[in-house]
Amino acid sequence: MKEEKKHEAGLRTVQRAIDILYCFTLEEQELSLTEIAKKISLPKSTTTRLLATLEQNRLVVKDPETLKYRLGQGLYYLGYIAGKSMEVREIARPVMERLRDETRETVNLYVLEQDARVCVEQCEGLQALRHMVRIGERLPLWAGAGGKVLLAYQSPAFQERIFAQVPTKERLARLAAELEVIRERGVASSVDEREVGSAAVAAPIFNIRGEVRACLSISGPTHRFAPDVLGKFETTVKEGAQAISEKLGYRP
Amino acid sequence: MKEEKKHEAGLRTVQRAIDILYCFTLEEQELSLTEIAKKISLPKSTTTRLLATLEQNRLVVKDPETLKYRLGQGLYYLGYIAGKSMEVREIARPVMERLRDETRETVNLYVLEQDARVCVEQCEGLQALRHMVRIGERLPLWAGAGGKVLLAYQSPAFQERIFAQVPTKERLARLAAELEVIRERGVASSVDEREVGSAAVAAPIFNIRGEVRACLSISGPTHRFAPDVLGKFETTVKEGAQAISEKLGYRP
DNA sequence: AAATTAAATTCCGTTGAATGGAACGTAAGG
DNA sequence: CCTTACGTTCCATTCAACGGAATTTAATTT
Repeated sequence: MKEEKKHEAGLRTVQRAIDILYCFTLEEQELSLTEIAKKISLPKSTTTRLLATLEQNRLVVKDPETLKYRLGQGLYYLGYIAGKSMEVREIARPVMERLRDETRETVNLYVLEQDARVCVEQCEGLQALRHMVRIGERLPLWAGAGGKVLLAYQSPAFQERIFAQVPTKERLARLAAELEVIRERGVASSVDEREVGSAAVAAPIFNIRGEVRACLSISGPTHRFAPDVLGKFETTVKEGAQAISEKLGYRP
Repeated sequence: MKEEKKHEAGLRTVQRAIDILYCFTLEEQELSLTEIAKKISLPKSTTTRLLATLEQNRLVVKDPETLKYRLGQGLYYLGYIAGKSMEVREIARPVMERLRDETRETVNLYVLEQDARVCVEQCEGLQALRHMVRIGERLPLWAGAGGKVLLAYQSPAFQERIFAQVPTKERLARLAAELEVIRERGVASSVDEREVGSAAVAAPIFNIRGEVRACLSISGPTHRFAPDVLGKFETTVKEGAQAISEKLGYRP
């Protein structure tokens, strides 16, 4: 009658080994055998064997003096790789290539950096006439589709700081009004805005904590962004950015 | 007759799970089931089960689209803790307390930061008259026991840069000559050097790659550092620093 | 110095957890 | 359409993992 089943426990031994790893926290970085055995409610003999295996693989280290255990360099190494493969760029690249092939236009990935956005990844368009930004280039947040989406999802205080950079009163008024709409629709677009002759659409990328620190954009020459095409592109970037957000661990 | 035994293989299932984690590298951050199964030479059914367990614990993530696996956020989290508990400060603290109780003098931990040393941890001496540096304080590398040990183990190019900071020619000559001796003995000492009335001894802490990025020092008023005591303290810091180095993973 | 306590390690007979081959489902490509 | 490749599910078999008990080691008290 007892439903001891822990939701969905996997392979028992592996599960136990993982439970041990999760015993360690920032507050308790060092644990003795007995402490660990108690935490995972297992006999010390079993725990010793599990720990020995983890130690052989450098996932934990045993201090030969105190006999206490800490998480080991192996985890540090794996964590580093995990961090890398969780980076937006890594995740975004395949999606960006797909969008580029679909739209034949240039696809850019921007990340927020202080009071500007920086292009960190790019898939060049397939047509001779391309819209191009250099990787590493810094652009303002108060103009262009990419800048506007990033801005739209920041705190009011942050937005105020950026508003101070806007050159004319008219632009500022237009921008402020637009941000609301962008948040509602989840996309921004710009035609002949930052540069005459260029158009773009952009959508926000949410990280696991629901913050917007990056965005995806599709851009090209204005004449290829007629209203109907622009509408289609808007849907496309939005879907692309959503796909990336989900892969980053964001659950709406 | 076959000695299939892999050196010392631990619990089979756990070992296999760990082998999976180590399949991922910076070059290959994404792997399919078949790729993983091939790498660890196991049937796909077994591999699936292992991966499922790892996934439930967020040590890997499966991309629902491509069905490929990456290392997960759980490893990122654990790696962060592992990193923290590998930090010199964490490791050093208990050793420092022991030395303080043994010597009754103030024990400091300095780390190299650019062209100076910074005090990052301290155990105050037990006597009314103490030698005190504030945590976070930046001190030069060309004076004081701590500065000199740190300097002694850096590259010649680095040392030259520091030499330029030394105010008088005589001090420079003395310093340059001393570094050699410090490296040989593995300890530095200073009496009325950086501050009149204060004395100190210091020894290098080696990280896992054999580099010296930190040092341990014992310091107090000169009158309590008579030659015989100083000699004893030198042995004490040296042993303390060695203990820390070993816990950091340094093997001489 | 002996006695007591607590923690870590080793041993070994028992059992069910993990295994892997085969069958099944699904998607891509010729 | 058939073929190929990949991922998933099933189930009877077996040996790997288990845990209670015995042993060793270290620290603490009497």
